[in-house]
Amino acid sequence: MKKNNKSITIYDIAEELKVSPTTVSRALNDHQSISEETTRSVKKVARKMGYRPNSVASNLRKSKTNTIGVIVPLINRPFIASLISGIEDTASQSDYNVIISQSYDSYKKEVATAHSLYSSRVDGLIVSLAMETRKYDHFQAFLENKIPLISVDRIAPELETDCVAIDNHAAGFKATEHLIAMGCRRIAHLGGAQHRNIYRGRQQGYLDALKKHGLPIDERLVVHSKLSMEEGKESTKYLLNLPNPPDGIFSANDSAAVSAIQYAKHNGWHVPQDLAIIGFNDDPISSIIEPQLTTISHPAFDMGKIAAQQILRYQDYGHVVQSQTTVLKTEVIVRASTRRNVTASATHRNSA
Amino acid sequence: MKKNNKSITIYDIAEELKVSPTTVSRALNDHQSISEETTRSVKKVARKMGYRPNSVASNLRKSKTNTIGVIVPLINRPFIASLISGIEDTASQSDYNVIISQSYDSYKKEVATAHSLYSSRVDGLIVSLAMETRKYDHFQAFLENKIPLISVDRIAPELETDCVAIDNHAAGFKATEHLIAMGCRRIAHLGGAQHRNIYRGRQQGYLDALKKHGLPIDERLVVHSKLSMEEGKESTKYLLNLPNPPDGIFSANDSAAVSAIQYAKHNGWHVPQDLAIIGFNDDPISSIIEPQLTTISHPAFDMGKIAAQQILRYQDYGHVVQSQTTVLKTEVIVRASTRRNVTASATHRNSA
DNA sequence: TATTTTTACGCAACCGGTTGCGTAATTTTT
DNA sequence: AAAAATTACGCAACCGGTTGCGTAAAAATA
Repeated sequence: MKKNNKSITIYDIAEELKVSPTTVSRALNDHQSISEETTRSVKKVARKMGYRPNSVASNLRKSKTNTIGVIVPLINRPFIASLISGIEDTASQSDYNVIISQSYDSYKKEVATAHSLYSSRVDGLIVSLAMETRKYDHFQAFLENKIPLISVDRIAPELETDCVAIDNHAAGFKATEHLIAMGCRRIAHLGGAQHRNIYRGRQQGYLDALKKHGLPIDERLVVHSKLSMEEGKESTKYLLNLPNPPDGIFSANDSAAVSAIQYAKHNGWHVPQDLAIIGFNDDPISSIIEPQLTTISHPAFDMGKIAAQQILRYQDYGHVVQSQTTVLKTEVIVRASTRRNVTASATHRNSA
Repeated sequence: MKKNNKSITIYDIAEELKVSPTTVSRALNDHQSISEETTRSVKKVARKMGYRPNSVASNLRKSKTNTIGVIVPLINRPFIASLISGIEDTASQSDYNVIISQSYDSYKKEVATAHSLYSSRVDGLIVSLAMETRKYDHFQAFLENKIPLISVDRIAPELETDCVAIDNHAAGFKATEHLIAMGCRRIAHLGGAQHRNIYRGRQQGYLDALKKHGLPIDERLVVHSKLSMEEGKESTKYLLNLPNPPDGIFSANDSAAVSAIQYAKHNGWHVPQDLAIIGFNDDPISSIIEPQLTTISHPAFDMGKIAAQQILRYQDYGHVVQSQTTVLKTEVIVRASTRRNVTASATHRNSA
């Protein structure tokens, strides 16, 4: 009946029923050329024997794994978690599996992971680039072999793939204009590494908003870091100790913004009266901090869905050369950290 | 040179070099029986041709995937993310891959995922059970085929595996004693489903601490929910509107505890003077809420490492029948949400 | 120089499903 | 009743590496 230590195969079922492995395989897959009766009995015996398909074998033969690979910097971020949920939601509806790997924002890890996922022959790859990454050769195998590759959120022009992202420039612009509308005239920016599109875009939006409104650009008010809690605190400390400190801060993420609020409050600044602060991402912490943080919201779940749909589309129709970019909307979520009395003239709706 | 559309295989390399595929395979794996010269030239040609190993084929032949499967309720939780980091950290050191899947706390998803991971022939499985799960047959295939299976944090006695967990009873006991030490005499508990060990243990610890200190047990003060933010708020609303409301709350997680603080503050209660609150997990939000939340810390990263080490150990020596449980220490992290003046007699160190 | 050992490699089976093609048996058509 | 079509299944190759066993050539030993 059941072999010594090895798991049950279709050969075991075939032997039991005195049919060929071919028939068993077809019966289990509801192939039309197998009679209903045979199909029923095969399935019955399979269940009785505790048969579990070996998808390694199946994948090899079919050269198809029904798997989407995902590389993200870190899963422990609300934005990323929502993104993944979106991917899984779409994938599971089409019976695709999702393999999630973290690059931990390390280039080396990203390279290793990309190679590993290629070796696993995933049917598509969705990637949000690591902070460190500046070369993109590790994705070459996917491109050469026409395996659908989609960049999400953290994208790079050097990597010629379909993209799903937000308009970071517009979002940075909106955020800054919001601070201006709230009466800020000396606005600082907590930014990230400028080789990463999301931070470059946000900062450019910030600069362009200042320009548009005729506000001077002061380079001392632009601080770059990894935007961790710790660095957010240090940056804020630096800013508030300037001879001419800012009256508003636009942070490129929520962690640093929350730290800014904490540091400011702790040192006697009133938020938003003395210092208005706006973040980015709409993480849960933004509505826990006091005052609650005004921020920019991402449609993370939708980004995941769209990216996965793109992959699935290519499964059926093959990869198209022309790469397309989907740009999703962001929104200013106004909360207490920027809500303050302003002169009538400074009040105006921020445009789309 | 390179075939039409298909990816390069060892056969292509073999043909190019006029050697056998066997030699190529061995050379690529640094097999001793291949001359250094041949090895070098094989690797050189492999690189030049852009060869990428097909691990699907390799896995099939070797009946080994070098992969650890992980099933968790939801990756978007600080505790889980740390757990996974611990697993990946250990796994990657031994060249193992990690496949992460989410059950979304759904029994159905957990079953599907377990089957899928078994079909993928992972070399081991680490699972933290879904909230809904009450049957464990979906892990039978792993047990029968001696594939190492480790339960982490959310474990079940019905599932006879190695376990890595904390002593939830002791932690709940400590948490409650801490509130008592802070002068609370009417302590409520925000608990979770009692069929899940972590919530049952914490609640039992709570009850036993009350008993030990001669405090009456009032069933109206024990509220069960899924401990989401929303439910935490509802539960707190109910508690604070009781004719005889509590003066302390022990919440089985931080989300609900944070909601409790928010609701209490919003309704004119002073935390911790009127109401002391202690949470569980030491999530980042616990140090952002004001007052900062006293909570119980988990060694999540270590739990992941230990679980992965256990899996790796079995790879070399085979699965042992005797299942062992590793119990890790927890700690009370005292912050402002419980720090209040108490009478001298009530002050005492909480024991280990 | 003859014999033994070592080196370096190839043959062919194998891992466990999948699939194009062929065919005996049964059913339908004329 | 003979011919054509359909049904239900098996054969054998295949996916791409891996591995036990065998062996010719080179090196070491006698």
